[in-house]
Amino acid sequence: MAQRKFGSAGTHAEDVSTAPKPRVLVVDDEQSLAEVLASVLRRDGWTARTAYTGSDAVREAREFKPDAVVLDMMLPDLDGLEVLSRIRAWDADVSVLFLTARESVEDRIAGITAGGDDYVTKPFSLEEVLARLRGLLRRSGSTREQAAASLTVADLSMDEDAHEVTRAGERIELTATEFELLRFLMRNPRRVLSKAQILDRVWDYDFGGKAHIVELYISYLRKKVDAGREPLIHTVRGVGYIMRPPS
Amino acid sequence: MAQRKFGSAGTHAEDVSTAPKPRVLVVDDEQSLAEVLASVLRRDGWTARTAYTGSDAVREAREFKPDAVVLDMMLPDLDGLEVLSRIRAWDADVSVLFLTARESVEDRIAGITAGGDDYVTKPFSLEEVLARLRGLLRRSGSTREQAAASLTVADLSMDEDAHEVTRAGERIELTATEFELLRFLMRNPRRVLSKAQILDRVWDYDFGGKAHIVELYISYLRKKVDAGREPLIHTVRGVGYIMRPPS
DNA sequence: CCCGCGTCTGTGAGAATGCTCAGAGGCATG
DNA sequence: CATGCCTCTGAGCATTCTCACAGACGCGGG
Repeated sequence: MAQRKFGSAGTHAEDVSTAPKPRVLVVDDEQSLAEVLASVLRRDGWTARTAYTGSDAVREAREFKPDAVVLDMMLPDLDGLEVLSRIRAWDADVSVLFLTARESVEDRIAGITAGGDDYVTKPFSLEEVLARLRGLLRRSGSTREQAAASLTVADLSMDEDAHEVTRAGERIELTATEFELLRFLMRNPRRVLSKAQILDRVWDYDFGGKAHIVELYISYLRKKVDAGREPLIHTVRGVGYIMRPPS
Repeated sequence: MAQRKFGSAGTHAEDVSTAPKPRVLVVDDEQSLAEVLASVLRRDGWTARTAYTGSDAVREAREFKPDAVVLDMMLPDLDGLEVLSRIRAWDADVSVLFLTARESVEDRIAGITAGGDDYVTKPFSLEEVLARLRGLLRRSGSTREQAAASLTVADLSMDEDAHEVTRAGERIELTATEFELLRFLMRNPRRVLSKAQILDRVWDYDFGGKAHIVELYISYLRKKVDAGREPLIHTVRGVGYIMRPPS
């Protein structure tokens, strides 16, 4: 089998061999959330550290020298923007992904994305954070690997930057949720993903619903992606779903 | 019975010599269950300890420094999640396998497996717990030694991640129970397994049925795995079954 | 060579699991 | 403010799986 960009069996680091693992600092006062994020990021190929307060974050950033920072706007001691400016005083090149409450003033955020940074609103899905962070690094880093944001399984391919999916050259229109689900499947080909795993990654972390929703969206995806073609999405009864090219 | 090494026949702990045995802490208020689990885990190559309460678990974890924790969600004193967060505060990298009642799955599991942790619902089969735990360790452990999840006996091979079985390159479709039975056989090749042993490992621990069910599933497996080929599954009359490559 | 016990397998009922439809509510857009 | 798309819930249906029963088969001992 040809080597794939986004490695088989869950290895996501684009260029493990050539470049060192990118470093990310996760800052959130809700410790469990920070740890979960860090843990997921490590599994995605990052070197991750956590901080629970603004001042810790500044200190940690100075020592750890991260390539990117995931930064909660609402911190007990310092404001997120304040933390950012202090970090930037030392390292102007660091990329930042803000975490904000949905109701929070989005006008303050407005100027941020212009600077190249990005944000997601709480509650978010982990896939969302991963995707945004990868996007940030891809854009800002000296990595000019612009073409890297492309996933392929058989004749199905996804351009993450353009948010575009094609099968056999033909364009497929997907809703936001469908797109995220498909991305998660495509990033973990040839590997069974349980409904719980999918739910945890693709849906917001405080989603209260049941795993039934996964079946529903798998059904939507099949209608659009596998319609009348060789199926790529397979059910493993009692276990989960798997994306696998035809053998 | 002859003295056996830990990873007795088939336990693919190839690196027993190089790496130290992984450490696991088993936490369940049902003492007999905790001890059975620990005992089975030890035979599978782990160093295992037990705790029967949440506070004991936290204390034990701090001292024992396990690589993984098997953690009942329902404990007399502390909640499973509470125990986890206290352990994580001390060691953020520990892997956790939750044990939960089937009814409580839907509402509380969301967010749990997100960090890479996993869960099984009670009642479970011991093989299920072993497999999940090995999976956790494989993933979280030394970066990504992903290729390890493959079992082979003669021309029969099983990819545990993809939940896929092939014989001579040809795919074989198995149900969940058939798959677990075959995995148990393949992990213990060249070794007779009694029906009682198989029942204890592959079926849920509170399964009330008779050993006859094992014969039935061996029969299913033979039809799919050995059909018209050199048989790998052999009956040892009056003793049990054995998986053995043709000599 | 025959008998008895252990093993194998066909049949079918009930349960579990997964798929899809229809519709309500929400959010964004014009 | 109205419209339309998206998300999610609930229910019904179809399929598949699990397991019990019971009779057939065959091995090994006498």
